[in-house]
Amino acid sequence: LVHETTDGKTSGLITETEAYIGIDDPACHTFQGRNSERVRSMYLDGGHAYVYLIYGMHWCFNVVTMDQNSPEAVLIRAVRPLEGIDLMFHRRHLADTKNLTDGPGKLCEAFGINRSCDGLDLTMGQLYIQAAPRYVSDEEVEVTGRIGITSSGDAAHWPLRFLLLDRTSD
DNA sequence: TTCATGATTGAC
DNA sequence: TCAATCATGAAA
Repeated sequence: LVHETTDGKTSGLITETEAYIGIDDPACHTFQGRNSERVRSMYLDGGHAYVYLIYGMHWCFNVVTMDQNSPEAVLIRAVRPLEGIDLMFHRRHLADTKNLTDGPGKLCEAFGINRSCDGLDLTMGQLYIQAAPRYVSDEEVEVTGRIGITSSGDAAHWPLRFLLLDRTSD
């Protein structure tokens, strides 16, 4: 994940994601075809950003994945900081290298992602995602239920959270 | 128009 | 364990 702003460039390796699979997913904002102002960008083609405010104070960054008829997205839940770490510290008001980008709200603050990024085309601009630095096998990815889903029945246990297992290398 | 709540975080 | 804080969605 890369974000280039006037303040500088921040980048990081995406290490945790969750899938939200559209109108049949009770935990998805577009469940049953809901189409409010908030989810407008989820109805864009794949490759656009869906950024929304949660709990009145934290931004969450998603990548829209399908097409205008299938409002689905992937939530970026955590990254491993690579470039612009000083800038991340500054934005997060932290001095400690811990907890910099290990949460969906935290990484948005560290990367300067907010409402102005909602609906952006990730394929041609200052906010984009590059290919992984190397191939990642299935054995390196842990799959679990999604975090923080409390009012969507068994959808909380659907295997839609993906974590890159820790490695001391890269 | 009113009201409860959430794809979270950080402080006790 | 609990408050911060506001757009959304459902109820009225």
